[in-house]
Amino acid sequence: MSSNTLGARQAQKLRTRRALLDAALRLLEEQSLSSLGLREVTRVVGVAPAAFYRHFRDMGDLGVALVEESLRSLHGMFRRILAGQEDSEELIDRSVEVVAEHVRAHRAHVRFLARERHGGVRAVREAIAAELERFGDEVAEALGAQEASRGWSREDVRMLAGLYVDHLVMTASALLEAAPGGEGRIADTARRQLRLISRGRRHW
Amino acid sequence: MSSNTLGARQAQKLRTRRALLDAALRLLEEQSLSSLGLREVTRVVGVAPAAFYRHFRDMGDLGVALVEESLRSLHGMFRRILAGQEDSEELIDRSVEVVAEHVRAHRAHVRFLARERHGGVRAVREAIAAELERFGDEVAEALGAQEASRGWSREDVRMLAGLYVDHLVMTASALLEAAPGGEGRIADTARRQLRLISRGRRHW
DNA sequence: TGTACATCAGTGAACGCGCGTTCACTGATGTAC
DNA sequence: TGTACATCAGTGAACGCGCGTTCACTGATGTAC
Repeated sequence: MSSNTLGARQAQKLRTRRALLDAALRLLEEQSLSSLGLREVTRVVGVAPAAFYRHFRDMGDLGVALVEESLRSLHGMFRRILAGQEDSEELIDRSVEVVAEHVRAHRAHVRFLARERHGGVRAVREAIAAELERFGDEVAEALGAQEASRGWSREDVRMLAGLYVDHLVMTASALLEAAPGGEGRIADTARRQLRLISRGRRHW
Repeated sequence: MSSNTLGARQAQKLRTRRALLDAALRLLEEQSLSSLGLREVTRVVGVAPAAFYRHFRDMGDLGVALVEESLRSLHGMFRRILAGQEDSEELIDRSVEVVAEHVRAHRAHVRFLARERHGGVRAVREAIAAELERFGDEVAEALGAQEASRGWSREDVRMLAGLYVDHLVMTASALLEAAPGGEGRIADTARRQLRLISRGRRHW
């Protein structure tokens, strides 16, 4: 076996692990992490309950894995937004579009984060809060480098970054709960709110 | 027994009911509604599990009662904010102060709403979302009546109201998770963010 | 005021059930020669 | 290529436990006269 080709056994193990994570994400669309059962997850996958222990120490361990992959995908969303070089107006349109795409592509991740951000598992809440703070720092750095931030204090730049991050997270969770076809109206409102914030920034 | 003096029996029944609700609120500080057990609640109160059924049909029924009283107290917070006649700057300071007081006085209610707003019980999520929308409408009405809204479309006023409501709710939940003594910094950031939004409003 | 009966909040025992976890196992995959 | 042994992902049965719910009950409170 070469070092980067998995043996049939290891490949199968990874497939089962993924199936457990996917089953959990699916079940978490309608319930929260602290009420999700081990047998419930293995039942959906179609393996014996005991098989679970070949992959995770307990449900908390599976929760940690879900937090990590959800935050990784959310981090990707923020990097995609910050990568843009456009001016303010275009940046807003693109941000909202990236958020909408992210919700479409990673619906279960977004729902998981929205739910567990204030959910019943302290360690999970703290991991999500810490990561959102890091995103805020990254956004603040990007904003600070812009011409429009000349003369702004560090704290004010960070305050503005926090406003943007909170707003994008809120938009994502509003899009989640949108009635089918209602995404357009929510995106439109989000764009106008971001534009209003931009005006406030220009006239600070 | 006069019509508004309760008999000893009815008074005792109400006291037990309140104890059940308070025990649930206390337990919900560290877990979510969907994982809260009936026996857990009665154990804290110190009554037999079967006594629960003299007050609620099941845990979902108790959940509904908690949603109602939490939203009632949050509604009070919004009315207190809107009651002010001050100009913009003072209104912002007072809003943040009212939110901070509300979190101090009704910590368990605020935590319950923050957690269950995106929690695992659909009916609860929908009740909270509907009520927040109503608050948005009330705020929009108040904003629409102000001089500063002359020339604004209905949708733009509603968009701004949504931004305020979302921001106040977010501030409340940030205050909840604040480290002891960290409330001041959070309130300060919230005030600056609201001020920035106000500038955007003035230059719309 | 006193008595006889009705009400009903809370009790305590019992139930069936699904849970998380353990264990010795099986048989396909991997490794050494 | 073929053979003998090792590994280990997944099995299936078993366990003790706490859960939600039911039921006949008790005894303090309320009502009628």
